[in-house]
Amino acid sequence: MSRTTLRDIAEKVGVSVTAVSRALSGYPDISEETRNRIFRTAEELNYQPNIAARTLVTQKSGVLGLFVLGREKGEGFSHPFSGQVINGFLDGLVEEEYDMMVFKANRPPDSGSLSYIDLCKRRMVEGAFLMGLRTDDPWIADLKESTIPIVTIDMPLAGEMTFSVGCDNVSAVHAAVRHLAELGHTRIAIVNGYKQASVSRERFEGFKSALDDLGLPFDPSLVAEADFTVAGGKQAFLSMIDRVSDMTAVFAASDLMALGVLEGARERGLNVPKDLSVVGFDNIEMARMSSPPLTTLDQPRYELGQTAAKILISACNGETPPSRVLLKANLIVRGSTAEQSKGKPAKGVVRQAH
Amino acid sequence: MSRTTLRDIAEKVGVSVTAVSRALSGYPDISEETRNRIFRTAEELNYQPNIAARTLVTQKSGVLGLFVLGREKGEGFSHPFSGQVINGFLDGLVEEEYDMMVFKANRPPDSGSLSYIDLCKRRMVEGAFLMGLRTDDPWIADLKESTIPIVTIDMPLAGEMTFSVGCDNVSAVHAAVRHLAELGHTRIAIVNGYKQASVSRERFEGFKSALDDLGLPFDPSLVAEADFTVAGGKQAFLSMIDRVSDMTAVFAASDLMALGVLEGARERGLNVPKDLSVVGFDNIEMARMSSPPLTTLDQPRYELGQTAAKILISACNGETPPSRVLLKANLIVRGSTAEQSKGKPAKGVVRQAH
DNA sequence: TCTATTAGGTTTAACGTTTAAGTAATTTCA
DNA sequence: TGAAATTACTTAAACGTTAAACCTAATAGA
Repeated sequence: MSRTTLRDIAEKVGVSVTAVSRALSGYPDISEETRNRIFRTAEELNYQPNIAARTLVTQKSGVLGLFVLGREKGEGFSHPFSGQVINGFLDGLVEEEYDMMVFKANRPPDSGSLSYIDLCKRRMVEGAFLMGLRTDDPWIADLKESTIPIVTIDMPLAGEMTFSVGCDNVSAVHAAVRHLAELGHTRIAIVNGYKQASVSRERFEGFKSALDDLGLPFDPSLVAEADFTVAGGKQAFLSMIDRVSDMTAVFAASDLMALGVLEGARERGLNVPKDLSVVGFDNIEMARMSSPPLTTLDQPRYELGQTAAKILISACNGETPPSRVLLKANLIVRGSTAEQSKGKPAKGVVRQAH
Repeated sequence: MSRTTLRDIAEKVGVSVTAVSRALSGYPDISEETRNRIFRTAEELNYQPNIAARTLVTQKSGVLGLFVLGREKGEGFSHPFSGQVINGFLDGLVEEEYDMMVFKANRPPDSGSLSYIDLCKRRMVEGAFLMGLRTDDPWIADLKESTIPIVTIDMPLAGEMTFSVGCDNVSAVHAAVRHLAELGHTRIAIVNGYKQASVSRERFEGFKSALDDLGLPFDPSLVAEADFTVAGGKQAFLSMIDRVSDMTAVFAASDLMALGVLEGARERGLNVPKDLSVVGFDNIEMARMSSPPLTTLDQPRYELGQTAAKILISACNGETPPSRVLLKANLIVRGSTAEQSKGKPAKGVVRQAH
């Protein structure tokens, strides 16, 4: 009734356990004939190796860990960004001898709960994949000293065994701002994400350098900060538009925040894109379906995940992959951006709405 | 340099390995004093048990498997439904001694690739969680004869060790149709999902029985079928509205399809909800943000996942949980449904659009 | 013909844990 | 006071693999 083991096969074929092990592992020192008999009975008894036993002796588990960060219960996997990245990561594991284990991140560091490193140790996890933007996670500091490779999305950790993949945020935002400038906009605002995310710094840098390159002045009152969510984006936009009403375009550092800007604009009676152009970042599914559909920067999420898998596996195998890989985010122009209407200052429109 | 083991602790404290094991496991036959010394040195050496070794001897891995079905690469984790369910499932594992391993489903059943059962066997997976609607997955048939418990979302399998959680689709759709009827609609169409999904059968049953109960006639030409996607929903709606133009309301069996209906309606010049009321199913994030925001049936995704975890764990522990659990899906009324405008037949509007 | 090599295995040990079966010293209680 | 029970351990075995070391018979090379 219990599972078949190497021993069962060995007894049935009439050889030693080692012979069976070596035959199944493809070592050449087993004769053609015995090998065949071994394979046949293995098939017959539907043998599946016990990976726990193998792990114990080889000290390699074939397990990669996935940690999904985020502060709220709901945030982790349900973020519109995560799914495709994970799909890509998993597909990057196909053909490889690795499986993926998901760990509950976000657990408070109270007594009793384990650090990410400790969780990995127990299961002999060979490498970890970290998603989520919070650089202030209490367990993250440890990771820099990890002895197993760790790859993150959008969160460079500067450790010996840490790697990161992400998009070239600077040049992506640069393209977005250039797009707006080419449409005639000069008063361009930014709704950025929170500072704890390294992408926020990069996107801001892209924003400023683009203004510089395009010869546009930088106005600090056109900078707002939010938490990457719809509600946050809306709030940030509203308090900004109420202070300075002559802006004609907004770059939001995430599509969710851009959708919030859209909501806010509607509330203030501003027509997008006639009165206000809006550009997002991410190209989540929703971006296609908003009205107007969102002009945004497409993050190649699937490829990000796939690249992460490749890097992690290569690092697990003792190779030394690049510590940072940047993919290109492409501008997708949709309906939320348009030429700035020359004669009519947006100011007037806003007043009208009040 | 290598990891600390029970042996290291035993040597340092001066007792046997067994004593250390029993002390750490909380057995009462170790004296208070030795126990304390053991705990202290365990802490000191930062001991983490080797779960592979434990698994080998106890024959319990503490691993639950997650299989995400779907036909396309992109479908699995990125479906707007999956994220919250997985979050709920993971949170259902907190406080339990289980971890979750994700397996690549969707692999072709060619020679060389393993069945779900075999994948579980190798890793000594104790129970599996299956998501995704395809009852025609080539490996699913095997699952009915599984000896480890399997819990599915929305896919009853009728096996000895299979369990399923889902929503009470029949009564949910019933509520949706009643809502439309109360708004004065009598020509109500349904855009259902594909037949391979058991939810499609149930939702259709709810649809028909509601018409019955409300004294409305059932018209087969008001029934269309699609693949749960936006594009599919739009296509199905368009070909239906072009055949029979006097419908005033549509129930779509998923929000994605409902969004497709919205697109289709816009294309035909129909105003939602003035000319056409639309109800979806799922309450995905996008549903709040479409214009108009979608009236829909809220599936408690997080709770579905949590319930699945509870059932699976209880089955793993030898208990006998109910083989089917149905949660309630609540109607969320938003802007996509309205009173049917009496005098003006929708027909006229459609003509006008052409 | 004798030694060295090779082919095709076998034996033994090890991985780190748990559990069953002892055992020696102390305590209980009749 | 002496047998029985209890306390606080230890020893030995097992889980299912892999890997290193060893063995034997046949073959090759000189």
